[in-house]
Amino acid sequence: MNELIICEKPSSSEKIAKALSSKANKMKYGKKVFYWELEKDGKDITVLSAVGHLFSLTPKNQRERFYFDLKWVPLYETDKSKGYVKEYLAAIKKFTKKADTFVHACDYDIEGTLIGYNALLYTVGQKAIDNISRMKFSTLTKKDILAAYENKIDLDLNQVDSGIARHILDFIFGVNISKALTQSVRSAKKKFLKLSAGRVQTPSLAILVEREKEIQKFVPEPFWLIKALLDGYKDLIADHVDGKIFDKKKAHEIYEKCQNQDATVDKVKVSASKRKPPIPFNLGGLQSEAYNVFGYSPKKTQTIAQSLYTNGYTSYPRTSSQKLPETLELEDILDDLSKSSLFKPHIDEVYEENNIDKPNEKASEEANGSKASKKLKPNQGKKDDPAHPAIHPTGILPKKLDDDENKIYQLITFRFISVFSVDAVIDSMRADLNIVNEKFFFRRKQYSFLGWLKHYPFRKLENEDFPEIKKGDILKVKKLTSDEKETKPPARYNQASLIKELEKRELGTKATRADIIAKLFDRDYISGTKQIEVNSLGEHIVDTLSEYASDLTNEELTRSFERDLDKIMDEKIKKYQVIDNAKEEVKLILNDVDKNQIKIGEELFDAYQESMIISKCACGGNLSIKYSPRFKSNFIGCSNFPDCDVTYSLPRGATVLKSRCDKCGLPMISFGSAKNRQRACLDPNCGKENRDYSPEVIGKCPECGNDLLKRSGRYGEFIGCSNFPRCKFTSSIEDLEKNLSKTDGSKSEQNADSKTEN
DNA sequence: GCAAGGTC
Repeated sequence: MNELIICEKPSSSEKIAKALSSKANKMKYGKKVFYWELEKDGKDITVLSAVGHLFSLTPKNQRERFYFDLKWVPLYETDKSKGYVKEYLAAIKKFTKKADTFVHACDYDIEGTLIGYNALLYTVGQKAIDNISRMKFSTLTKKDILAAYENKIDLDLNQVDSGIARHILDFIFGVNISKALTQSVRSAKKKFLKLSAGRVQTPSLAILVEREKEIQKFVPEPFWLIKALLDGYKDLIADHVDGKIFDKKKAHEIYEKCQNQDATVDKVKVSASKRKPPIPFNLGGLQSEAYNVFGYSPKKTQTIAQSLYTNGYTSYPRTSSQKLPETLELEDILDDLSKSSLFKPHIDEVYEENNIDKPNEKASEEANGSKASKKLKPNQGKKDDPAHPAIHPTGILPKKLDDDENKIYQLITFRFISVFSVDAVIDSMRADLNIVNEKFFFRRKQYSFLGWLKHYPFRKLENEDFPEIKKGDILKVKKLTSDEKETKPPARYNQASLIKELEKRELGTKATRADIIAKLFDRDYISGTKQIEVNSLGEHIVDTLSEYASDLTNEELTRSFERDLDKIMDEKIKKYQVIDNAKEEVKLILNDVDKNQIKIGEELFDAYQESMIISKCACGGNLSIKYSPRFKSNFIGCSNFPDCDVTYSLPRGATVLKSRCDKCGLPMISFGSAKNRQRACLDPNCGKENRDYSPEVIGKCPECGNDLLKRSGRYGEFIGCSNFPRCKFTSSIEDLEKNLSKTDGSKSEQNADSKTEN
């Protein structure tokens, strides 16, 4: 008998193989694919894995205007970057030939069920599905895996159908509506703008638009804060107990009354409070912390965490768990980490704080019968994950990490160490004061015991002195102020707070949220580094879609998907009925959009152009970001082109910042590698001493016959045509010497107003 | 070209 076990990903195939037999042999197929061979209960078993989805939906007929008939094809056919999938499919094909029975051991959720089903159906065929059984486990521990193997269940075909329906629904809504939007701009303006909409990205964008509207309609209200600066103590300020006083007259009365009066201490209270150690990271938690501590985008953090995981330094990153089960052998991990001089002192201290002996010292102690085998216990969070524990270091110390990887590794590892530590203690002092019967108070805090904070060096700790005062003391008021302030609109989201909001609303999954946000940036719907601002284009996308496809903007589509998928799983409705309904709904939307496509296209394109404006031009026009198809790069040009020929080049990967140059008022830009990011004025010549320098003429342009000028750009000197931007001839000085005799056949191109057809 | 979902 030969049995084949298919797993979702290489890391689970290893765990499953090792759990089933301690003598499992690791084998290699081709360059990358590992599989396991073992014997159990007289059966020869091969354990191999997929790498997530191996098959993807694609239109049956690519030439149709809209896509309603779809088929599954290998992932590498639709995504060129997924070449490695080929080898995994070849391995599955090879090992399934000799298999008599098939075991489906992918994660026990809808996507996992579909991954294993498709992997076998489209390599082996129906034979595999007819001879399949399913392992159902909630963690990848030996105990769970063995139990799941002993108690295999039937494959739930309703769960499969539900997964298929999810893919098809997302595709026919997302791809077709995206196509319709793009088509409307093409019809109205003959321009190509990559526009998109989808079940997750559109409600996510709508959340941002909603916040933007709240900010716009916000009416600030004035209020007054009355503060007393106390004499004799540095920065000791007492606030009036009423806090924000919205009544100007009242504020004025209090202020007048308390002017030049002393404060009497009514009450002083010092109390201690504990702050528990932090909880282990799940992916969202790590992304949020890395954003707050290092300013990393969630996507960047995710990529780094994935690379630390593939190198074996940290555990699987796409988890929602905030728990570290004992089965991970947590003390062994701490022991391994102790080999690093960076972590050792912290780990030693954590054992001391808990009054527990280090494991290697336990043996002798146990012999003496003292301090029985107490173990370190992690502080844990509430969230769990069916397949993976919280993110933690494996104990394998990294050999070589770049700066970014090192930061994330240390963040994960120090967090891991600190969850075993003890509470920090904060002493807080509250003093109530009386100034001519008006109540004032101040609070001060200091850390009397650092506890875990000692082992988590990513928090700012501010200790405030406690003034030595007691009840009945008279304090001189150095200065009384009544500051007029305004209520502030709600804050814009940043990438970390948006991820949290998406989590809360259950939009997207832990693995996809960072990509969704990155996509909104890529489409130019949103911008901003610290705070996310919605561009005019993003606002119009939401406006347009809420008119023609309001289910998409208000999260209703996601909710109705969930209801339908549940019904498919409970056999209350057939997959094809759900899909047919969706097709009808999409067709209605597409009809409406089609009828109004010129209006929609014009509005969206105008909004796009407005989004790209970065500044006013000296001629009165607007300077905006434009795309040059010839140079395949962005540049800045004036809306009055061709009458105004002001242009600025943008270095690759540059972003235009909100801040302005002190000297010339143009926007600042940021450019350069991620490690060595620089800021400069958009005008590369700004700030140079020789402001009225005229470029040297060194010959005639081979393309248009105008003067060729020696120019100085951000990357050094180069040769450019004086008729730029009409003529885009450029060359390095060396190349020009070689090529001046030859003529370049290409025509000079018109200024690209946007990302035009190419 | 287009979605969202897995994964390296």
